[in-house]
Amino acid sequence: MAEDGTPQEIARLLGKCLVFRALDEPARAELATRIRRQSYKAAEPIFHVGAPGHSMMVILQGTVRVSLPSPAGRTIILADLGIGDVLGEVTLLDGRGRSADATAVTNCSLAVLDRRDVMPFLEKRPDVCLTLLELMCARLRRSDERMAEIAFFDLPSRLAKVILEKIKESGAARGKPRLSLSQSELAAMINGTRENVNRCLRDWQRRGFVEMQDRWIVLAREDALRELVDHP
Amino acid sequence: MAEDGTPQEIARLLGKCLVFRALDEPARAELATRIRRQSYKAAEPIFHVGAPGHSMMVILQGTVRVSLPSPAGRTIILADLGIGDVLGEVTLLDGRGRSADATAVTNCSLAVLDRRDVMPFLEKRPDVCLTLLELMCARLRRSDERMAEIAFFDLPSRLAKVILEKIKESGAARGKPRLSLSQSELAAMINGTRENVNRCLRDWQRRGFVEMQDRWIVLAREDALRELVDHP
DNA sequence: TTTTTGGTGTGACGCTCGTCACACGGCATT
DNA sequence: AATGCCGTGTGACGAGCGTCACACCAAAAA
Repeated sequence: MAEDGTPQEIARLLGKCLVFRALDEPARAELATRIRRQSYKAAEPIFHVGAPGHSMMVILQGTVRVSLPSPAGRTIILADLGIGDVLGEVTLLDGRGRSADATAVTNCSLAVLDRRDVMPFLEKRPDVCLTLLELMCARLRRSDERMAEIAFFDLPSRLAKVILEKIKESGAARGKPRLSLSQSELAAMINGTRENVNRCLRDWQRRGFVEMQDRWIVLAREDALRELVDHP
Repeated sequence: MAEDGTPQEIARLLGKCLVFRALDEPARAELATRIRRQSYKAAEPIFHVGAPGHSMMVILQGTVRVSLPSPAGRTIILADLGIGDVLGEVTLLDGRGRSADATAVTNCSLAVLDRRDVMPFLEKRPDVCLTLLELMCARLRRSDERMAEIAFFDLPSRLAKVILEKIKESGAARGKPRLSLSQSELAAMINGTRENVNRCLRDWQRRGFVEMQDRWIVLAREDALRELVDHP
């Protein structure tokens, strides 16, 4: 963890953030003076579930993984967030403990906003409140959707879904669609075990749905995976 | 479904609602003129998941069940809402389809607020926005929590938890703590089957944790159920 | 080089839980 | 009285998936 960054630089970067993009120049500048910038090394924890916190962050550089640990020592990966994404907003808004773990996947640079600075700002800016409300809606829909997946679908369907999603969001279609995630990571995203993810993938390989080479999963028959997602 | 209610009456009832309680008298009166009141009979659907919608509701009278159907025909009960509770706020705020089903459990009376009336109001009232943001935070935390339960805990733990919750929220402690919900309803709340809920309850009965008489579940050893919740 | 570490690939085993089938009792409808 | 319709109670069976145990390989560390 480290601090750096000038207000001017931060104001510019806030423009990349969905939540603050709508602000006019002076408002961004005002906010920027209240911001401190923090850096995290890859694999460094940013906060832990339950921890008290009074701040939210905007990702200026890098990738942050949001996850939830189980009492039994397993972990669900809730989301991987990138540049311009916001995290920690729930705790900032309701003042209760962190609702999940956040960890730096790569080296990261975050803009940190404190509750005592943001709340007065929000009270003057209903437009920003509405943007935040939209963000919260999106979060809630995603959360409900994930719950429905875990509750209603079997492991292969969930795996197919997450693979299609991750390929879509990561790769513009230069070359064949492919994905590089460890089987353990995939397992943690779909609430399954590494072993079963492996068995499922090899099964698909035998059936020609995917190819696996050099730790890349290459999508050979997107239609087959989509079929698995829609149809039980 | 039916309509009735005068603005004065509605303004008074809005005072019972967490979200609008903070408003001053004139603001509530203004809002009340924009509200229409609708009634639903027991078991009548209020809206269905995916349906377009531009309104949110405040429950003035009765109980509303929010649930999510699976493609395979099963159903998860997400929440039972009572007087003063708000529903449909996600769709009002982001303008997308309903994120769940809502059904009247008892005869209900709802105050319906339309997007085109509420949004201008919110733009002038950041304090109401902030209250809504708090509501959304609570919703999001609940949603994440439910997901964690389904993902991390086995059926008996989930059942114990929901029984303890429902007893707590329904019954002030006059007499022994008890609960009257059908086993099918319990099953739908914890994403399990009616059969396994039955087996679990009878097992607890044999062990003296609960008694079951005349379709009431009587809690005999709260400590034992708490143990099940905390410890896998 | 040897060791360690982390990802991968597989088999065996067993538990949980969903599914199906069927029985019983109460209550409302006819 | 006869007929549904719930809600409840149970047994048998099997699929899905978690767990454990182990082998293989490559890259990093020693």
